[in-house]
Amino acid sequence: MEYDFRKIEPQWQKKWKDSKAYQVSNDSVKPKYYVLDMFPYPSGAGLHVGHPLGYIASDIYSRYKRLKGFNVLHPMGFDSFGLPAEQYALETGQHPAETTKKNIATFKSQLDKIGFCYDWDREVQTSDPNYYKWTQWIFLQLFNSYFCNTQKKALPISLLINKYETRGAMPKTGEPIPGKHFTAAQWNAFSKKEQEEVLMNRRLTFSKYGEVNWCEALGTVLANDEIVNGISERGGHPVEKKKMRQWYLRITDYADRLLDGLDKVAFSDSMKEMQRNWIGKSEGAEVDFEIKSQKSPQDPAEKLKVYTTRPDTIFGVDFMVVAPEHDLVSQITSVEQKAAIDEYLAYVKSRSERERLAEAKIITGCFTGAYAINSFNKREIPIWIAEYVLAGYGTGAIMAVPCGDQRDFLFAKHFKVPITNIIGSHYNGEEANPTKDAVLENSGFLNGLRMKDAIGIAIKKIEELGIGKKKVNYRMRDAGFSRQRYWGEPFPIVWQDGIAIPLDAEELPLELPHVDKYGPGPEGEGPLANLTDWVDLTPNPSPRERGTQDPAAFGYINSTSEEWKKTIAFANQNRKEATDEEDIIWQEIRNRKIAGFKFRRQHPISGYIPDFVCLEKRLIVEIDGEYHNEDEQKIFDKGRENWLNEFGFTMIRSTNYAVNNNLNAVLKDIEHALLNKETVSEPEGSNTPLFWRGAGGEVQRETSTMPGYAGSSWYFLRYMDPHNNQTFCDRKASDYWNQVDLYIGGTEHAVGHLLYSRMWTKVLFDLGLIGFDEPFKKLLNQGMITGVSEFIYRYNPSGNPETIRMTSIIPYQNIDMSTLLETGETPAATMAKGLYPEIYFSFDAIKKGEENNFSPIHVDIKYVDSNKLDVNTITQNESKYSKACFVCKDGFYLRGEWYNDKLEKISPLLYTTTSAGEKMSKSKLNTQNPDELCEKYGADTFRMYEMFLGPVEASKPWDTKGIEGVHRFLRKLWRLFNDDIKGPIWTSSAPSPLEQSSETKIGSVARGGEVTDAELKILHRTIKKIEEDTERFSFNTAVSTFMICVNELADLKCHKKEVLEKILILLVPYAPHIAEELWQQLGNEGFILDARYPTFDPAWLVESSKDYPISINGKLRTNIQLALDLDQPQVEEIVLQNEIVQKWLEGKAPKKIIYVKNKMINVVI
RNA sequence: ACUCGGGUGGUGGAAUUGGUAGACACGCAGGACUUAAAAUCCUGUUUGCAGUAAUGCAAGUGACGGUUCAACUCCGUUCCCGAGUACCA
Repeated sequence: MEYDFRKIEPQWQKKWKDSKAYQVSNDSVKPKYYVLDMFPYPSGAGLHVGHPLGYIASDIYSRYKRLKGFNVLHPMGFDSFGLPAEQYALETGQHPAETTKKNIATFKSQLDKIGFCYDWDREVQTSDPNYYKWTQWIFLQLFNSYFCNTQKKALPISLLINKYETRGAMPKTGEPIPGKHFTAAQWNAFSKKEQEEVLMNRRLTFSKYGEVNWCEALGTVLANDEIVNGISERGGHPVEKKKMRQWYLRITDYADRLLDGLDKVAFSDSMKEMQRNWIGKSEGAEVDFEIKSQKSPQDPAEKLKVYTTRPDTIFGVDFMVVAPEHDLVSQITSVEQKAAIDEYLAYVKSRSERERLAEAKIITGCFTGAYAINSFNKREIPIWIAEYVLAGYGTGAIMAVPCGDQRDFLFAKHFKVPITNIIGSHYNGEEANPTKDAVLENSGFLNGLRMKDAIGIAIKKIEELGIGKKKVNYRMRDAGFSRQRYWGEPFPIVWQDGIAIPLDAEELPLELPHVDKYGPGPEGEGPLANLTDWVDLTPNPSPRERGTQDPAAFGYINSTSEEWKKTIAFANQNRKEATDEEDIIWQEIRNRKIAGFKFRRQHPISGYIPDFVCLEKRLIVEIDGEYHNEDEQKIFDKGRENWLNEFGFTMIRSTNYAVNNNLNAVLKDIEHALLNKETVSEPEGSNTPLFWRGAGGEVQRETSTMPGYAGSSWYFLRYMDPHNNQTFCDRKASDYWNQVDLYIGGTEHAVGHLLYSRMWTKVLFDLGLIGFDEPFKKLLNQGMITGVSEFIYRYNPSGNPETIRMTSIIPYQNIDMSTLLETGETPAATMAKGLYPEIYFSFDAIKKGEENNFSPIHVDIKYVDSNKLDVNTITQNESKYSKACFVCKDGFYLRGEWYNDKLEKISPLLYTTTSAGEKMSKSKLNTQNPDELCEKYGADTFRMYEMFLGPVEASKPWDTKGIEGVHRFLRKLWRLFNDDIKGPIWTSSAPSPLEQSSETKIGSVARGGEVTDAELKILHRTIKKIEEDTERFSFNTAVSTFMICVNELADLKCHKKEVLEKILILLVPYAPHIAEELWQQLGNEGFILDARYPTFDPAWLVESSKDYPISINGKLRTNIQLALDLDQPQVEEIVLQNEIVQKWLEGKAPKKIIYVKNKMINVVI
């Protein structure tokens, strides 16, 4: 019988599914074990071969733990909010909800084919309202909490309010600082808004202004990922910094606890180190320097506050460096330097933070013309601005000590600032020396002190002089928590008069409304800002309540008029008092629920505020109360309707009675009316008097959405209790499952996701909602599977347009380029003609030295064959390239590889060329799909092959070359059970077992007979090794152990059930399908999934002797078989008698003989 | 630039605590079986030198240096590659 995995695998997958073999209960007598994968973002490219690496590892471990008798929770879900779906929507118009749904279906079917043991009943999707309801809910818990600095934990903000109301916020010692401290009386006298501003400074999620990457041309905020070489990847437009109101997560309050918590978890040292460095706790001092007045000596001095970890070097300060964004810059810049500073500021604005730090070789800066005064020696110190100082860290200003800090040193050398040496011979004038061991010189009262000791003394002095204080600083910043995007959780927040008001828990989930356009809002806000009726919650009054009965009053009104303000004021009141019936209708027609048409609620049309209006159909729906039956009102209604008809509006009137008694009929009427009217394009612009867009109401929703990490910060809790609609996770469930015992995922999440989820866990713990404050007990980092990326090189018109010409290049495009391009013309000129929005150069058409005029852009690997881009196909298939010009050389568009003189590959562009490989990811367009391999070799082969590739933790390039070997192994295993094979193995020395034995075939499986010692030795050695390897996640060596075992058993022609059955159980975690099938063939009942893991008998592993390697002077010369119970003198005697040893001794006596029992023997001559 | 990883045959990798470098596979070469193919099996395969051969000697874990009886493993310097660097997830 053949190993027919195509038949076996689906069959067992179905049996597992039908019998719910992987369903996990929250109630079991077995000990619990929680194995978790970092859930995937369901990208449009589907599962790639990098995903399963970790998933297979966790699946192996879960199955292993199950065989060992644990109740194992091993769930899977989807991190389904995120930018790529939105980008795709922008390009294709497909709604993210739809593409996401489709992608998840693809992912699930791909995962199922690999045979994972997930309990799909526990699946979570972050974009599911039933899930993000609780993300929003947790956000509100954060919003309504603050970090108590005495108890070092989160507490409800109501406690803080209570404290302010009764005791105020006064300093323990010293004078209160206005704006920071206040008494209870002062607090109570604050306006609501002032109070809220104070509270906002303590809330764990809070709002303030922050910088974003702004692309004017696209009118939108960009992720760093969307920026290449300082310009937007999409379109190549300039990007600059812009301040916008943002939400933040106050993770800095948890910095110390996040550091301390690392001692309690089993993460790799490198992972802990990365987190520690990210948090970047440092101790130092904040020091104020007076700024020398440029007006008169009497002028009250401004102060420049710097943060330094080395206050001991304060006498070595030769200049100050202030971040270009620093508030003081404009104030202190001298008249003479203003022009230079402005120019420098413009330059900095175009630079990304990463570029500013990365390109430290390029030293830039600008003198402000101002001087600070060193209080210790009254020296005047020039103040510079430079991009290497970031506004976000410390105080955004540093004191530069060039003899002790290399960056300061280079800066001083570059700008020829004289350097003061305070460390004597430790400074050589060639480079800075950051030592703490030098004895200080030229340092006033610190002279003669070792720097280490001087730090504390300097701080003390600084504090005595009142010019600064000791300060703990963190490199970590509060995490930005809002995105100007659509596809994320909406904030459960409304703004009223600049105050953020949280929704009530009962109002959750605040569902993400449907949009048609994914472009940014008018001010660069997220797409939600365009949904004026969703955003604007300002209540509208009805005409009647407004008090006017005169239809003639409804003419055009001006947007800035008092009349308009009055309309809004009435609207405010009206919406608050919406009738129940209006609410019923609204629930039925909102979010385009009727035939996809958009209704607005009480949207002003000039001075008239209808109950509901669909602008594109000019259809108004009024739900009338009793008073519409009055004669006077009837006349008024009629007059108004006539007026509206003039503007093309139709009106449907219904009644409260109809809504309550025959809602469907009312809705049918509305639908009918909608479908029978022509669409009118909606007037644009805010000064159209008749229709009112963005009504400018006073109560507005937050239009940003939460970032990707919001949903992933707590998903591990939801798996424990996924269907609960009373709470995010029942305390009983979280107490049972407790921490994740094993968490598997990539190092790329080392500082983002892992820190955020650790913080959320701590907050939930502080608030008593869960019983543990670290989410992940053990973390295993899976290595990246790298793919080979391909690039095309886009000409950047903001580069130097004069140097590059189209000469000697044969242009290539799907249209006849030769007629359109003139040789000798610059690409800029070609673009200026408007023929092509973008020009891409073949790599060999780019001259050396001109690389900076090009940006490498990832291109899908499917369009690149060996090193040539298929220009025809890409321009046909990808709309974004349909109009692009591909400049080729000699008729081909080539990818690039440049070599230096030594023929080593060099990367002239910012990114590597193509050969090195990068993390496999959708955004890099370099993914490889597992389906084909599963189809060709089966899931078991695929699983074992991915494990066989190398250690789970190592990153490795993807390559399918070795898969044959793994597949061969499984077939060989199969043949141990099924002997109907022909071939020389059975015929050469021994007859085939079939001929040899007259026993009946049990499904042609496993005959009896005495189990030999050799077979038992193999079996027990294998059990031991597989168990050890699985325990330490060394799955690649486990696979090779299986191979060795099967090879050896095949050599012994062992077909004995007693041996093979145990091997099968060992194999379950690795190759569950074949194990299940052979288990059944052996005549066993039930799944092998729940078999008992075999134990090994050490008796079979004991050896009595060893073939010792004998080294002479550390070099291996021979081997000697020795009994293990010999002592050193006995061993020495035997060794010295050995012929080869004697040859090397050449008659001399050995100096020393080293004998390491069971290891080796080394003879030193 | 900074933080954290990594670098071993033609390839993926093994060597678990400083103790026989190259397990197990892929590939390649040769062979067996076969009309042939597939499948299967056997032999060889780090490099250089010597030898018909068995084998022996030398070199060898990115490079250079150090510690040690002994270093892929520890230390120092350096080169290269990957991940992350705060709006990709």
